[in-house]
Amino acid sequence: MRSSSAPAGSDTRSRAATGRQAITAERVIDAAVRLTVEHGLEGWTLRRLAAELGAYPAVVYHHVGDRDAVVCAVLDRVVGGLRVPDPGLPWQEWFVELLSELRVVLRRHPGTARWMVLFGPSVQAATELLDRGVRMLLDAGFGEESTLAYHLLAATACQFVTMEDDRDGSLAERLDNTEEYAAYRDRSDLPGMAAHGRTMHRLLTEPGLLDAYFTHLYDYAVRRCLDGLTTRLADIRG
Amino acid sequence: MRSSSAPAGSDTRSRAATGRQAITAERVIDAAVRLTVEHGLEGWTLRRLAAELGAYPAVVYHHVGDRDAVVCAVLDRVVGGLRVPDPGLPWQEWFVELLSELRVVLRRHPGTARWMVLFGPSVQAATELLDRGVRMLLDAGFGEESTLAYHLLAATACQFVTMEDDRDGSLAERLDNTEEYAAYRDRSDLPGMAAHGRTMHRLLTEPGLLDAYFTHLYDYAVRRCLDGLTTRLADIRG
DNA sequence: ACCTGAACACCGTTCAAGT
DNA sequence: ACCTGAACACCGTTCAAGT
Repeated sequence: MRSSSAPAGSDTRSRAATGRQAITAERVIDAAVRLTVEHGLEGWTLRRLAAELGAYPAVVYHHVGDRDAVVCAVLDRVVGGLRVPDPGLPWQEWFVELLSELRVVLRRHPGTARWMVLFGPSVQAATELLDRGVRMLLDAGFGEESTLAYHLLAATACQFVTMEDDRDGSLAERLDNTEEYAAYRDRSDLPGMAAHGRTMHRLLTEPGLLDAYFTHLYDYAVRRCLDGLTTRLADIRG
Repeated sequence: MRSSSAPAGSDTRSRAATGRQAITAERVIDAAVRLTVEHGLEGWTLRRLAAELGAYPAVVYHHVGDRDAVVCAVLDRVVGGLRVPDPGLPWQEWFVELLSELRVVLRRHPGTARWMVLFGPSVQAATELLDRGVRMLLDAGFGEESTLAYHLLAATACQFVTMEDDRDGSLAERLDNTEEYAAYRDRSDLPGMAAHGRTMHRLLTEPGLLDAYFTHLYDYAVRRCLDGLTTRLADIRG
């Protein structure tokens, strides 16, 4: 019987001699993206990724590097899948379009949004997007503040997607406070908490409503952000 | 020589017989808060927490529960340290005051902001805060939208603090792209990227400027959010 | 150069046994 | 009830050895 640490289909002969595909960096990243789509970025381990390739963990190190290096490569793939909206659009519409597509792409790869907040600007594939976005704001009249405004919009979008990812993940499953919210609904001594209780109770009991709520919250956040920047632009222009 | 798995100062006799303090849930949480202030929520393990108490990991389970239970107890302590701003303030000022104090408290306990985004409303100590906040918005005229608006403000604040925590943590240290940004500064074919490169290069080379930038970004995010909600309020009323 | 196979130093969690 | 001490099933990472 084989040792349990041996990868599935392993063989003492070389990969070529046994008809197994040679492992390349690209194939490692392919598998990592596949696992991310299926289980999220925190839902697979380096050992699992290696097993997916029918190889040992050290093989991943040899071709790509440590776990962070694999994650960065996945980010690059994800961002690479984004299209740049039509530069002819007004700046607000341009961002609405970009950020609603960003949400779809990031949500399809759970866990990537969290990394994007910090590493987004360093991802090679994001260069064109960043350039176009900052340029939209420069042209709109934000001047020196353009990079700050861009950072605000991009960070807000990624952060709200991260919240959704976390909610689906293991973080949230341990907590069902439907009963708790129900108890607050009639507390006339805590009118704010009562309103919150009514809203949350409905969201948690009517099926499918919670997903719709998070979509709504995302759009609401993006819109308020753009409205706030519009107010700011009027102040800058004097 | 003692087994390396035995906690420091361990003794086969009972804790009382050896003059060691009995372990209580409160003392476990005290230690967890202390470790969080010092190393962040992700900077300590259950084994380390147990060692801090001179006990075995199973002791933490016995008095508090698993790691998530300890974390929730820490959150409760952190939120409990917040004061509610003067209800006589205009709603915008009320939130500016609340959220700037929130940032200070969360930043003093790195890693807690990430949990607050999802679990904040369930933390017992946050009930009064939530009630007062939603009530401010109800009184301002947000009506049915008050809980949504509150959620937007609280989530935005916690998320930007999370970004700062992540930047200080191990996530960001592996990436110094000062040189990369420098290279983009003169790319007249990528004017947006050039502007971004100039801003980032300055932030990364002039000492202390980066901290100031994140403080500025946080205030900018809170202000834009409030401005956006003010615009929205005019729409609701109009 | 590429891969094997095992080791190292960790985790969170569980549990029978002692007092 | 409270604590001990060890075990279980994992991690990411490293490395000498093979081909």
